[in-house]
Amino acid sequence: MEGNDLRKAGLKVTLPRVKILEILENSPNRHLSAEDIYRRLVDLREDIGLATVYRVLTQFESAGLVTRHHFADGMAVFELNAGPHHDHILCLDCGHVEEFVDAGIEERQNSVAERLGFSISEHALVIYGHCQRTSCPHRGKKTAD
Amino acid sequence: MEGNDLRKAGLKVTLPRVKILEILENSPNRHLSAEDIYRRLVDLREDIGLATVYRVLTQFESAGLVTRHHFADGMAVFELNAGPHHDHILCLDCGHVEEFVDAGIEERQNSVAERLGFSISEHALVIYGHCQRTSCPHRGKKTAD
DNA sequence: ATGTATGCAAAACATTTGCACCTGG
DNA sequence: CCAGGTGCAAATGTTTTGCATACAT
Repeated sequence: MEGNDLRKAGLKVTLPRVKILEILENSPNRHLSAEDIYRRLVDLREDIGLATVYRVLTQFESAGLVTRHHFADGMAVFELNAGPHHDHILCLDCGHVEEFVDAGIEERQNSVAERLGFSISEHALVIYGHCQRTSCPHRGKKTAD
Repeated sequence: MEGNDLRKAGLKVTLPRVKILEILENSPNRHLSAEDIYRRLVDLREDIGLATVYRVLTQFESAGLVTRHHFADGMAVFELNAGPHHDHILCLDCGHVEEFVDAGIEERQNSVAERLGFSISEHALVIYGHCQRTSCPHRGKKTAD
């Protein structure tokens, strides 16, 4: 029951919030744009406006339930906060996103920040490349241009 | 003479392109938005439209003259391609941006990509934090909220 | 001269906001 | 019941595009 997560986050349990949380939880794709979520709601015959999707996602972000990412395509994507921090690597051909953590990278970021006199608040690392999955359209090509 | 750089990049040498390149070269701030550049042009009494600024910047990007970055604020910023690759660390209080390269981070990104079966095309690493510069408004605060 | 580049205005696009109405606790 | 949440439409801010004109080669 998602109501609990919402209540714990200090948010009133309303139908739009529950539905949107469900979608985030059940989607095979962990990174969804507001439009993605809105379209799924329309499919589900839920009468929830796009503006509400944006509002709810922003509230979820403030509440720490989701993280907002800005990948290269310009549109923001939202990801449910499960587990701690991780970075992303995504395929420019098929859009597939994988998550990873590398302790060494994290560590060196701290050194860099310290050396330059910054206290780190957060960071965003996205690697763009080409994956080898069989479902990927450009699979096998050396280096797509 | 910037005309040469333009010609080498395969672009016709036109006044807007020359002016915009000059601005990118002479700005103390290496990271400029289209608006920033447009405002500078207006200040210089150059009759160049904002649309042209966008068009020229996009052409510069394709030609490899500049790199487009998407920092957290949403608006794209453009940076002249001098020197090779580097990452960015920026102050959430004053907007100050510093560049850095860390061989270890680069190296580990390659390992990560290899482990996950990706060939890297490019990557974007931005660290957000708080700087210690005297000109920074939040200077001295522990961890701004 | 000729094809490309430009200026302007309008369109496109993602996101936010105002406001009257509805809903959850 | 009442504060807060929501739907819709309109506003916003950034970037793109259509088209007639101007310019570089």
